[in-house]
Amino acid sequence: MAMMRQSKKRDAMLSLLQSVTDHPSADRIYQQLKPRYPDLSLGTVYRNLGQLCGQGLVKRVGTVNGQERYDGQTSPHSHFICNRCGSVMDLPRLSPGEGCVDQLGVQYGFIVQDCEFVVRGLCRDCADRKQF
Amino acid sequence: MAMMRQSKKRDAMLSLLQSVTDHPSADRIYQQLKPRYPDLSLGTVYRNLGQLCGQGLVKRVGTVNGQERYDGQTSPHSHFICNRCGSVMDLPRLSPGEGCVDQLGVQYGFIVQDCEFVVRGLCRDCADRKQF
DNA sequence: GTCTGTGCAAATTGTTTGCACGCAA
DNA sequence: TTGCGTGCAAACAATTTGCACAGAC
Repeated sequence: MAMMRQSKKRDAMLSLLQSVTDHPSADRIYQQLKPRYPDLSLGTVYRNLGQLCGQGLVKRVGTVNGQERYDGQTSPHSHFICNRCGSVMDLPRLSPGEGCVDQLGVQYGFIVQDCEFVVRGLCRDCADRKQF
Repeated sequence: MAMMRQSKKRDAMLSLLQSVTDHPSADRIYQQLKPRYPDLSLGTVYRNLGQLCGQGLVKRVGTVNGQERYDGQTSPHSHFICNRCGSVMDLPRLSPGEGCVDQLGVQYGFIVQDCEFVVRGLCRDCADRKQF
């Protein structure tokens, strides 16, 4: 891939993603940066997210309510996703026994590039709000 | 929710999903059943998938290349997703230490409803095909 | 000057929905 | 007879893309 030039808007997207612990969607990133960059467009947000993911600077967390969520923290950790409000929260790294995943590669002939543990349920706020 | 009546097409969808180890998308299910049910429509496939998921008879595996994938096997297990061809394969159950997830509920105030370990990389075929 | 970045709007595509009719109970 | 199930087509919504111009190197 050709070298990536510097861009104010892409830089702003990256630092936003790195400074934040919710895991914003493309549209949310757009909304947050729009005030400071009034001519920002959603297409640019998507294009830059694609590039940042390609560089490994940002990770796709998964689709929540039809929208992909992005994470600027690339060190390995797990996620909790609330089934009710859709919020995504960081969890400490959770993994099955060490070497267990590498063994899968050998056993099935896979090349393992990434793995993640995902927990779903109700976040604290939604749990409080719901009666049982 | 109101009681679900019997329906030939929904039954066929469920047994297809239960008899198959790939994890088909809505469209793939549609394609597979169309020959036997020529008047089947994609809207019906989506509606029935929604109901079957609601009943817990089918599970959403996640979005791969923009399409949700479905699994008719509901006993707990993990998945491998190929980053290249998008195929989804079953893995044995993988989980962090017992009780570890329950502990999260206490620690963060979450109600844990579900959890899954996902591995990504290249499947055997794609690994063979790719040169390094 | 060359080639990447961007705004804008149109196009694409997976999924949902409204409506009238068919069919199960 | 009641009301869920379905085909059909339109509606929706997230994302991608083509094009002409602006900006980085």
